[in-house]
Amino acid sequence: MGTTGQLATVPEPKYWHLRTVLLRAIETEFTTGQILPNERELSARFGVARATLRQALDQLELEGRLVRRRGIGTLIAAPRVGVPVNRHEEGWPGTARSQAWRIVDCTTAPATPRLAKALGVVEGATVHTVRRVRMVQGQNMATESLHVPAAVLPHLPGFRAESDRARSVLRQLERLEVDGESRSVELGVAEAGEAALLERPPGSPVLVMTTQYAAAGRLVAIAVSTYRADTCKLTFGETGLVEVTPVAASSEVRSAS
Amino acid sequence: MGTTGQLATVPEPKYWHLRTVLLRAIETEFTTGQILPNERELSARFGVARATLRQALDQLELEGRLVRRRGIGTLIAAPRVGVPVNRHEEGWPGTARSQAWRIVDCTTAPATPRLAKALGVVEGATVHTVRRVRMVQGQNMATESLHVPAAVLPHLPGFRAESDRARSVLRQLERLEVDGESRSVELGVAEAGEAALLERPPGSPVLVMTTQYAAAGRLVAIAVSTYRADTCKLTFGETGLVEVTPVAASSEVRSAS
DNA sequence: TAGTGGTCTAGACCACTAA
DNA sequence: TAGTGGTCTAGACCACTAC
Repeated sequence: MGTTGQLATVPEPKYWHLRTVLLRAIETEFTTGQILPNERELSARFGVARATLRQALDQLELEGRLVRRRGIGTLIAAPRVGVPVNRHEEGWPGTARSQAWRIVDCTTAPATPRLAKALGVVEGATVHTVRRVRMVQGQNMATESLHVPAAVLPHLPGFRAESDRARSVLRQLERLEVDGESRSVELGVAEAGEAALLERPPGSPVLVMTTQYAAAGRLVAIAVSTYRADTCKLTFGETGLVEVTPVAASSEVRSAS
Repeated sequence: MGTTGQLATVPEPKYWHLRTVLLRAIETEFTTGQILPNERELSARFGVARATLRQALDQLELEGRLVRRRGIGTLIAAPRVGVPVNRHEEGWPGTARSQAWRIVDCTTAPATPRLAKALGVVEGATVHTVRRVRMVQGQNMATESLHVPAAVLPHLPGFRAESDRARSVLRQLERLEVDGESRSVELGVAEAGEAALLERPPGSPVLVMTTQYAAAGRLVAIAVSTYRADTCKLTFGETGLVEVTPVAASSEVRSAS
């Protein structure tokens, strides 16, 4: 029983074959920023319905190879941007606060049951939530909701302008000497609010990173970040050791064997 | 200028509204493993074309909330499995080799240009490639291609059975005392070979993790792992500090604010 | 105004599963 | 065999962009 069956007798779907053909064309005949022929022409050229062609384009867009702009056309996408993910890049430790993050708003409200459970506090406990947007190369790449139980920041100054309170929360958090973080990454889709901040339509694929921050062995904050999956590649440079040579796009390496 | 415009005058697409309605239903009226009404009935019930309903189901499947099985029906998916990602879990260091990985095959061939560049070796240099599959909870969750330049393993025994050579490559690599790794994660789709190993159709979304392993400040191996995005949540437990309380599914926390 | 991608329809047939 | 999701078609209209 061969594992795969390379010469499968089952014909592959048209849209998958189309994707392969288009991918080869993208890699050999086009360069970043170029515009593909429009969908109606492409579907005619390949002798398929427009919906079938779009299925192939959907795949390539999910892979970050194409960008489609309404009213404009379908463009060859630039390679994904490697976005460093660590406390330094997130403007956390005593270091100078990163310029990459822009504060959107800051709310203080009782924790919903789910949030309370995630933070390990009682239901209804007051929680500060700071929303930020991360810009990379002039583009909104990620949004983040940072949740901090009020009990963790006992010395937070009183009422201020929202942006001041947000900055205060971040500053106080740094003083706790966060000494550990635990992250998880999964696939999600952008909800309305996130989609607007990321300048993408609702339903766009995102990489959802959940980070637990600990200080003195105690969970002090949770950040939920959503990164644009079309243009982002999350990089976890734990120690910054390996800098020998940049790694090619993973899909290229994958097909290289 | 309100950031979002909650009461947008622009009507949201039917499929997006449908997704929201179905998501609420999934969370309140159904439990894991239950079967939804079939697509033809659902589309009739909501008064839309089947294609439109399927667009909504596509979204929910991408979010890992639904699993669709041909000939069976559409099922409520189990919550995503948190898959630990670190050298211990990958069976790397001197510790007992993980039982989670099963060796598929092992090839020794000259490096393609892309692979050579990624590994920092000259084009055509001999490279060992070990393919493995990671099982979690009785399911194939990931495939991995581990590339090691032959020059890194000078004392590799001669010809053997393929599986023996694979094990030998892994063992020799461990002896190098790998002291650093650098990872990146991005969204991809399963190609034919990966799809077969993951028991998913081609084009299924995957999380592609590229890991550079360093020993003595030198890049000694690159691993390209593809994890099923529908059922996996990658967890990076750097130090295993935070164990206060499990974090709820990120989408739940996200909507909790 | 012309051209683009985005949405939606109403059907058809196929591949797979289970009884 | 009946029922399911997967694929594909040929069209329609809409929202957006640029000229």
